[in-house]
Amino acid sequence: MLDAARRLKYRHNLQARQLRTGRSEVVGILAWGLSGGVNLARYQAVERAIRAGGYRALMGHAAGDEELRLQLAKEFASSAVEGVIVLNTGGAHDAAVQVLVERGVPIVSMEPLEGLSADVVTVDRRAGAHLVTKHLLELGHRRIAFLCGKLTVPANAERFQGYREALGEHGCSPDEALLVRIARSDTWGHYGQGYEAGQRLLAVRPLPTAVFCNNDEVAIGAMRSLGEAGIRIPEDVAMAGFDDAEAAAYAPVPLTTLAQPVQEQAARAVSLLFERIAKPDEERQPHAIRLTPRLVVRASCGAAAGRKRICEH
Amino acid sequence: MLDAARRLKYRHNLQARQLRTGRSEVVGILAWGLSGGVNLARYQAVERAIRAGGYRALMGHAAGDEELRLQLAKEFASSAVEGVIVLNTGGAHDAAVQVLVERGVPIVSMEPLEGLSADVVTVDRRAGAHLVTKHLLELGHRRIAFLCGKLTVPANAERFQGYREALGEHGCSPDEALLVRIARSDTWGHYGQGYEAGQRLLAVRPLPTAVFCNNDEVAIGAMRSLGEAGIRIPEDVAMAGFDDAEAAAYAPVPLTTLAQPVQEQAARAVSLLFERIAKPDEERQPHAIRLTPRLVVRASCGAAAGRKRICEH
DNA sequence: GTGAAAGCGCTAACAT
DNA sequence: ATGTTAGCGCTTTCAC
Repeated sequence: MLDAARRLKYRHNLQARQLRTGRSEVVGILAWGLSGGVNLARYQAVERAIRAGGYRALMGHAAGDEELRLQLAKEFASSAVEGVIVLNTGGAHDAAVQVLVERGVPIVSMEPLEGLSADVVTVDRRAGAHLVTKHLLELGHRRIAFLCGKLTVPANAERFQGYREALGEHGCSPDEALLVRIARSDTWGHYGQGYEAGQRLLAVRPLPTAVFCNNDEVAIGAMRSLGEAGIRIPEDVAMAGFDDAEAAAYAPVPLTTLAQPVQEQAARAVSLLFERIAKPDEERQPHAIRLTPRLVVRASCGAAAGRKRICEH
Repeated sequence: MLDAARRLKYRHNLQARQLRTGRSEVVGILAWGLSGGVNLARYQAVERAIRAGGYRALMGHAAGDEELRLQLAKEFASSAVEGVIVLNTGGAHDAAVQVLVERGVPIVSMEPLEGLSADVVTVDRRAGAHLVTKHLLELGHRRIAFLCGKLTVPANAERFQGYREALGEHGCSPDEALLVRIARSDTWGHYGQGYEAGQRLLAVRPLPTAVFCNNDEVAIGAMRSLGEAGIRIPEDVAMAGFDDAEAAAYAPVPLTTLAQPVQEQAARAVSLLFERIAKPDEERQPHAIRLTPRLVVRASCGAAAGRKRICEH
């Protein structure tokens, strides 16, 4: 019987099964973008966790396109997926996520969400930014610039908050001139944005003695601007990034940064989602898990133990 | 009527439509991995082209797992997609692609395929490797090392071929000691592999005067090994990469490399696939389009026009 | 023009 | 244990 089936090269049809059962065994991943090493790492970790749970992963990659993202969310909601992991956000007012919430699709977000009630498993950017700013302050820096991304993105706003708080605790008044906004650009990636922001930073007088960057790629881009101006790192200016992308250890000067617990974040987000999928009706308070990033000290702030070793393990 | 539908918040069900019509309006993307800037760029370009053609993109990301890749191919074949773009391969003997071909799923590959008859739109790695090796030879280098990936991957084998041919044309006999294999690793990405291979390269005596690397990330990783050994680039050793990833311009020394025509490749691959989908029965000779990469000269080989400018446009 | 009916491939419930 | 049947939501066809 089974044998006959095989001989007739029978293949089961996923959509028919899905139509009949109403279950797709698919989890959607809603991504705003994958540029920057950490986003890719997060995506891969999430995908793996989804597969490990016996589900299939369906990538919804908006690539920075708001309209497309909304479209993808609607497709997800059209019974195509049983739940969604929100990997990334492009801003606080996230219409796509709202659609999912409204239609009762179970979701877990890996970014802070504003004004929406949903499970959230985030990396505490505020704590991370605080950690690294404090590190710089303790090394004696007082004029610490921040190359920051759009503050309407919750993750960026959090970083700014941590930066400002740490400064405040050390009695530093925030200097608006030291806040350099990263220009949004469709033609460059993060490196190019960092390079451009770094050039604007060079116009600030007096020059800051340290620069904290929104992420590692931005930091590496900015390193080049400073390098071209003859500024040495870390002797003249200390630099720090965020994410601990693989590139950070291979930057022109190995970059002090904040490692994100990507694996743990993905595992917890996905298992939380599976819980929600299993008990969709249960009206419980949304979970809000915050994971703390870890400071990784390398040579770029002049505080590295040994300059030669690049990887700590 | 339409109004009533909207008020009853009617949502169409994709799988039901698909079951009925037999058409999914989905194109699958079969990826072996996305690490390395160029793979991500290619993925995004393909995705965009698919959307532009009115189809949806379904990502099948094997993340280096052969079994998973086969599984994904089978899912694609189960009427889930109307065609597949093969973005990436892990080796010459590609069981997953074979499954798709056997079941008559239209495919276009962006990597060379061995022993399978299918449309192919590739970047000519042989020509690229030839170009950059010739460039190094013309700068006077004779001992040119090659940090190469697994030669069972067709793209790598092509690079090796171009490298060897260029050497031969300049009367250089290939030196086995100058061929350093990049170790496969699950724990490192490309940077780490380049770093490790670079360390092994340092044991070669006499040291080569130039190093051509399988890709930009490997080159940047190797730069660090050489840097830690006190070797200056390009004064002591010239370095070249492949891909022109965004990181290449922001390497410790801006990297000479080969830019791949990613956009054009994606556009042509996808439009070829749409042709196949439109006329599935037509028995025509498979197309084989080869696009030539462009040499991008930066400071890492000591031949850059101006060291300050990093982007040529 | 508008409306009814059949059936895509599957599974779950039911009858044997 | 095995076989039969109804129907998931849609589109296509055919009848009105």
